[in-house]
Amino acid sequence: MPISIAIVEDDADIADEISKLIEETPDFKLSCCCRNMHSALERIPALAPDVVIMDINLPDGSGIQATAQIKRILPKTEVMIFTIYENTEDIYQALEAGASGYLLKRSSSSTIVSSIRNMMKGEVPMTAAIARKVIQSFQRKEASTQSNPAMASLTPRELDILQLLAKGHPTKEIASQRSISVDTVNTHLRRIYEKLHVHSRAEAILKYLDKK
Amino acid sequence: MPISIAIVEDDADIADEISKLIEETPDFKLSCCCRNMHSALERIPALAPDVVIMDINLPDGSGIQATAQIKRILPKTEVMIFTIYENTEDIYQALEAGASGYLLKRSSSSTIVSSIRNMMKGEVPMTAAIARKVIQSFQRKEASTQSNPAMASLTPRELDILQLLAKGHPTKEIASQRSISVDTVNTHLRRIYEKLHVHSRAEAILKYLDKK
DNA sequence: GATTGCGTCACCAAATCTGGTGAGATTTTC
DNA sequence: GAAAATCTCACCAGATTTGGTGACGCAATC
Repeated sequence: MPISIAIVEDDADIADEISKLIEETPDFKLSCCCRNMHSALERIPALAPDVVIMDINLPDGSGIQATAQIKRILPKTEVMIFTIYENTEDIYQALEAGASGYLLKRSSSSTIVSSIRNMMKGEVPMTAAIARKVIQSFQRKEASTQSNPAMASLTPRELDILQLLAKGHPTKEIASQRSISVDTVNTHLRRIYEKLHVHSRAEAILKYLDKK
Repeated sequence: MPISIAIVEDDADIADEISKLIEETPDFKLSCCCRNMHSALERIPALAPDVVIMDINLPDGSGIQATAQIKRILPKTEVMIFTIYENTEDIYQALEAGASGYLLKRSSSSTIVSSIRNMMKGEVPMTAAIARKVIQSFQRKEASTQSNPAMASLTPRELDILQLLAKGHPTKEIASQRSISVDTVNTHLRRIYEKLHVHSRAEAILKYLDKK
């Protein structure tokens, strides 16, 4: 069975180019070609293509919004973002919306074809440069966990324990992960509760997640 | 000022190799060379090197734990994970722990040197293959945040109890707020855990907060 | 009219958590 | 060098949570 592909792209030249590429590839099949978000959301859900090639800058909205909508209705459909700029925030949001690939428009035909095939295999095709950008932004998000006011009174170790707590680990597991005794973990927990003015694990976790 | 670099690596051959590489590079300076996690956590905080090259498989613990500890004490120190395998879960955890790079041991000398320099510039050096893997796991995490399949199976009452749970209330309080017995609340909790595939209050709360 | 799902309650055992006391070893700070 | 902070561990008692079994009434569904 051929891979059915829909295109959402407002630029007629680029849309034609991709259309031709799809028609020329033996096991690819063009499902439909939309010029804006509105018609994409109207036609694609009924067609349920395997793949959607999605432009970000559409005349009547963002391809990221469209991606989120389509993925909600068709979770199995893979969306490949296809754009000119490698804007970090866009990439991040696109992945969050459920996109499975992020290609630049200057990519070669063979890259596009192989990326679609790889995407169907469960990979997340993108250039190394884009991948690095995403990781950087991911990295920064994690790093921002650093500072917060109420948590300031906690010692490094206590914060460490609290973070494990906030992942849902039971005491026993925290102890083994940090190679310390259960008693020690409990001591830390008691002090954490005291400092955060809470009386249970759940409250401590909620307080921690709040201040993030 | 030269870039001071500490090595944490249990394999003597590899440690020597990297040591030599650092000493041969003009603006690099070897800060210290630790053979296990314990000595790393003992010596590195005092030395405050610019960069730590960290092995994951240490005889007395994980380099990821060590990374988290070091980053907590020395937030400005950049940690480069240096390992044989490109295990997705390890990579993910390493980045979460605050690592800024992930290199394979089979990398060339010039790659290692340039990666360290790039890392000092704020980049997150890693091979394209590793980057893709991380994004895939990121993608899967995000994708699961989409809709709430598990939550849908909860009855209205169960969801109600779960929401109170997620505010940090203890069982007793939930019972009195809803004018039902503690036993009933516990029954609901048991069913909630079963449906959400969790085994503790904390996990249930986290799952609930995630899917929001 | 039987089945099924839901909400309620009870009893019970084992595991876990909360909270208290005390205390040795280190490191940091003054 | 003394004092304070941190991390570690132990022991203990009571509260809470987890998980299992069983059961009753009610409503909706079939």
